[in-house]
Amino acid sequence: MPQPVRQTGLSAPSMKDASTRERLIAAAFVVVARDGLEAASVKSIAAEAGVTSGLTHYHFPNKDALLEAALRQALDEYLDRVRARRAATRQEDQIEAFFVEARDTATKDTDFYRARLAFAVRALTHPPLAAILRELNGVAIAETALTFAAARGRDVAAARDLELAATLKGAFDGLMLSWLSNPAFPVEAAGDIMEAAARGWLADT
Amino acid sequence: MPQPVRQTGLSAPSMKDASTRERLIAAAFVVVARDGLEAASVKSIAAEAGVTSGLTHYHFPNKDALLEAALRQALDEYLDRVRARRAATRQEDQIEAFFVEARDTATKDTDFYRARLAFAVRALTHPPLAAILRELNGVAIAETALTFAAARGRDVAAARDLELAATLKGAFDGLMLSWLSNPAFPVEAAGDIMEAAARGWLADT
Amino acid sequence: MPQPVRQTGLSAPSMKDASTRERLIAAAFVVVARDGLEAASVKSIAAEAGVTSGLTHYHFPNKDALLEAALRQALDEYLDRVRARRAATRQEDQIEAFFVEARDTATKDTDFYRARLAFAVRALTHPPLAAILRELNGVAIAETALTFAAARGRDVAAARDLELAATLKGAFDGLMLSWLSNPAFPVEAAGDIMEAAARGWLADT
Amino acid sequence: MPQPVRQTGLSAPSMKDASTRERLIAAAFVVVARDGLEAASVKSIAAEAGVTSGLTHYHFPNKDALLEAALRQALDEYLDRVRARRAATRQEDQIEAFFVEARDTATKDTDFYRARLAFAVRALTHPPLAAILRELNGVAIAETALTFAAARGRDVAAARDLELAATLKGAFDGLMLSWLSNPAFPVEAAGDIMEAAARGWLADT
DNA sequence: AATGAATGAGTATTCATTCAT
DNA sequence: TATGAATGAATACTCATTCAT
Repeated sequence: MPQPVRQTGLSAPSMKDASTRERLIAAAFVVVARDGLEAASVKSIAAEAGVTSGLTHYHFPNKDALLEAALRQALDEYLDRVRARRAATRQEDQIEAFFVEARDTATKDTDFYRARLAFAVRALTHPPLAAILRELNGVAIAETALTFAAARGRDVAAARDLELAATLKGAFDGLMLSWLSNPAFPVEAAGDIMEAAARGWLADT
Repeated sequence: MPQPVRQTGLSAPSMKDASTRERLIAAAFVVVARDGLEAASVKSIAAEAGVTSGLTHYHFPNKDALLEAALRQALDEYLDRVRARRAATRQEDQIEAFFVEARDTATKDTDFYRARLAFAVRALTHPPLAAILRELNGVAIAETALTFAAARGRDVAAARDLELAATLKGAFDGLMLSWLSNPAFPVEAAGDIMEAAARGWLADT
Repeated sequence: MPQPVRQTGLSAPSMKDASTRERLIAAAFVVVARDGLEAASVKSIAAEAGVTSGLTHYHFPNKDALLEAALRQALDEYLDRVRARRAATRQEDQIEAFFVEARDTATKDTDFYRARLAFAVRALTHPPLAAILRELNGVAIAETALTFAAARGRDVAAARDLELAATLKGAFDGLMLSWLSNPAFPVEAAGDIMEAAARGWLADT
Repeated sequence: MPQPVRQTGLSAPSMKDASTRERLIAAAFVVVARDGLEAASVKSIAAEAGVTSGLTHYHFPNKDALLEAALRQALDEYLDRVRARRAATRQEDQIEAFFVEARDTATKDTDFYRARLAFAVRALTHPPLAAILRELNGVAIAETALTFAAARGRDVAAARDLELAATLKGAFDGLMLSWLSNPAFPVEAAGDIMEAAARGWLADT
């Protein structure tokens, strides 16, 4: 797969046998995360996937459908991780585990945030993307809220839990944006501040 | 200024006598805030300013220079507001005033956030914009940190103050992004959570 | 057969067992008649025939060959009808029968005209199609000329008969074009005018 | 104007100073007449006009608008000729003059027919073109009908006159299609047949 | 025979930029 | 200063054709 410029992990062996459709979705995500949505042309995505651009339109009706598929898949995978973490954690450790994972994701999966931020900002002027984000973010927030409910000894989420989950998700996005823009951003302190805020809010029942 | 569709504050009388250069800068901001950076073509900005697109290149060497000027100006104006507020507030009311203004800006100046988010995300893949943002955000954070220092009875900002200022600025961006994307977002609770976090962090010295 | 939108007589039971080659030919005719030659892509024809587009190139060397086959078949079938009608009609009723059939075909087989007009116009810039049309139209005109010869009590066609046959065929095409374009076109009167013209020309020997 | 392949009369001196918009319209007509609508790409039209294809979209919102302008202009010019001829002819010579002009146009302005036929057939599946044709053909037929009314000593057109005008226009299109497709077509006889038909219809009042 | 995947050339359109006036 | 015309490269998308299975 002799690719021109700046390619990443898609030609790695593990991707070799993935279906073309899946490789296109993965390539779209990679290009958006690495170069931004404005650089995510059909041509550049196809090049990243190692196929010709015409093929993109064989697998997807149009570019938007491809990008939406990429967004959906990224959010789905994120949701799976959130669920898996919660299921694997004892009730009394939920908050602890949540923040450990948050810090972990923030530092290890920056691509996820880069792509999500790009999509989220475009969604401000692109209703179809907004609908997808609203839907999947809603599910993710509801899921996270269960974490906080568990921390308070409940197994259904109250308004208070949902508010905290939504706030943390929103705030994390902004903090990631600041940090990705500026490596000097005090991530550690930001994490501490947010964690204290969460604990305070939960204690304050 | 939540504008409906395709409208302009720029052909309003007060703008009529602004220099063309200034009108182009203002138009660029309006278009970016309203329609997003991907819709901010030279043609659409010039149309918003009520001039022909060719003229843009008389006043600015290229499109990027125009957009950078628009970003600079928006951030400068924001910084002025922050400074003015702080100067007009007694020391013991600084925190109170800060959050009042934050909530106020969030609800009344959504255009500022829409445009800033668009620029911030593009900056992730566009170094010149990133440099501008880093520079001006740095100043704004330093300024805000003085607010927190004042609240702790100091008149120079400590690391603690800067960390809080940076964190709040970052978090606010993310919360605005969530709210702008989804009107059902719990802004009130988010504001309370952040305010409590700030007070806790400052108290915890 | 004025069909609504996107429908097919091809997946009807009677067609199910036709050979694929024949179904492709019939589908090509249907698509050309219904949507025009510019919409007759290999993909749309194959879809109409209920097969995949790749298969088209197994049965035909290329798209042009398929369209030519469709044109040939439509003209052949038309010629058969003309012959059958003439054979079934007594000598003194030939003219009467000719016009009855003409009006009948015009109103009942508009698809035939829609497709033929499309092919005829394309033939103006596409020599292979022009050759097919010239050949088969020549035969049809010669056949029709025999009708007029019969009406004059001869059994070989004279120049006069051929001229009338050619003129009527040409004029009918144009009248159909006008009528298909504009339902308000005075078909009745046009039929009367042409019939009178034919009778006059034949009488005027 | 160094043009590549197959160019015709547009680079002639008389066109040199025509506005670009007019040259594009003329070029569109030329390409449609010469190569057919399917060959009338924006690129080929622009090349015929001696400009780059991007410029086409400066002068016309899209390709259809250019083609429609070309059709409108050709029909307008034709209508002007019809009117001028009628105005310049004494009442008792109207029919004579009509057929003289018809034969003349047929032999000298074949481009007009080639283009009109192409547009008319496309109009069968393209409603916007159909609307234009219906409108302008209606006017031309009404105008021609006045010729026949005059020949009958009236100065308003009766249904009879309109029917004849519509029929002749339709029939002429078809005869031209036959002749353009096949140089062996008996134009002379066809003209005689149609002329006799017209005179018969008018006499038969 | 038939499918589904893949290619590469072609299409209309947009856009930043240049330039003569 | 300002306009309108013009360019050329880029974009998303279509399509006839090929080919392995």
